Amino acid sequence: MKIPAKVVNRLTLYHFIIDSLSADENYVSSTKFAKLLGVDNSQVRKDFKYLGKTGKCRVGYPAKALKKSIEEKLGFRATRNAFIIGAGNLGAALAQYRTFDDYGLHISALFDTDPQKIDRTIGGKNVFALERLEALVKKLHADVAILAVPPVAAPEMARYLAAAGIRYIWNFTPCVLDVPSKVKVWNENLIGSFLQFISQEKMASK
Amino acid sequence: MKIPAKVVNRLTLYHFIIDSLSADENYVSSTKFAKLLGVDNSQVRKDFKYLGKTGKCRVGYPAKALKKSIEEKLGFRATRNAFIIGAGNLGAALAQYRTFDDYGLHISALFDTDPQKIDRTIGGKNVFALERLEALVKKLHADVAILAVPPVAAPEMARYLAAAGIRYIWNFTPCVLDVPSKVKVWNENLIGSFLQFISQEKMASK
DNA sequence: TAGATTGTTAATCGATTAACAATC
DNA sequence: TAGATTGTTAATCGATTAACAATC
Repeated sequence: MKIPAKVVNRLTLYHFIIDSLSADENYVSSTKFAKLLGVDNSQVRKDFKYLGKTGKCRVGYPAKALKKSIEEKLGFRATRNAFIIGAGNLGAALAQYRTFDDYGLHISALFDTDPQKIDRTIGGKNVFALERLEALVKKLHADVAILAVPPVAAPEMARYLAAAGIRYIWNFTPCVLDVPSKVKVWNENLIGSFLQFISQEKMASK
Repeated sequence: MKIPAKVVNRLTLYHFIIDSLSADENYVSSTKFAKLLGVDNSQVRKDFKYLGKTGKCRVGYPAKALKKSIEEKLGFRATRNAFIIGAGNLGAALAQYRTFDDYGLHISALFDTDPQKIDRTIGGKNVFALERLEALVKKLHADVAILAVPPVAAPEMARYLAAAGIRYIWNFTPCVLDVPSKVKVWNENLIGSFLQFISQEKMASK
């Protein structure tokens, strides 16, 4: 059963919640999850149905089993290798975002065009010259690019990534990319996200 | 007429597109916008209806007027002041994300608890001791906090922010925050975003 | 037992897509 | 004119919320 994208997002939030429970909280009710997330409690129960896990009346859902089940369904095990394109402030920050590895996203390396940055390391990861991208896509089995270059460089870089065999571009630039349809783009769009946030009233997640 | 949150997000993307047009492209069709965003062209026209702007048959929408209209509707003019909480890698990167100012989000200062970081500047912005937050919320009229602290510090920090008078928390930590209902939280949830991305097939935005 | 909580169905709500007459 | 594009309504789709019997 295919899990809808929005449910995938909420499943990670449930996982965060379980992670932050104290050791003696063995069971959690759908109402507790719902309050923390600002959603209806029946939605929580529906989400858990995708996991195939059942709860106990009067008690709730077993925290540890639920956590493990989320990890299996979302495939944290099957780590994906990604490259960060642009070793500036944002690229460096994302390279050092420790939690990615816990959730199945491994940053294999960074790429830049600035000779000052090339051949250094950031957070223990190599920064390579952009020209080496295509070869390393194949060698390291990375098909995800995290795009963190200045806006002015984004359009050309997107074309370059597509030509180099990248299949997924996680786009952190304030630009809309024009790429062949075989390449999937996810616009993180921080600005749109922020305006969405302040334009509405309720607590929310994407 | 209230603009739905998802439309707000798309309006910023249209704005990005118009920004990247060459100088001689005076009119843009809904089909062009639609292709770049991976949405239906009638959706684009519907979105523009919120702006009150009309297009021309056989020609499209006037780029410059559309751009200006988006800026007015989304209130780029009415700049909001925000504080970044946590002057680590991510906080520093967001403090230097130049485009925020163009879209009405002004980062006024950063806050940290690390004496090594306090009283320095990052991207021309002061880093203050956390204790000074409450006073500066009032003085600088900032009610938005961008939370970029390590996960372990997030729950306590969220309570602290709420007590200091922060009304909006833009949460970049992999944690679900438990705050009074008067405080609005937007979970940027990078991990959920990424898993959503690779779990679905089509090009997308949040 | 009484009451809290689940599991599930039905109802509602909102967003997207399809269709097409009107326009230039 | 013919054809591309808008503006708009109707249809579809998906996500959320409400409701409630079943359970322990």
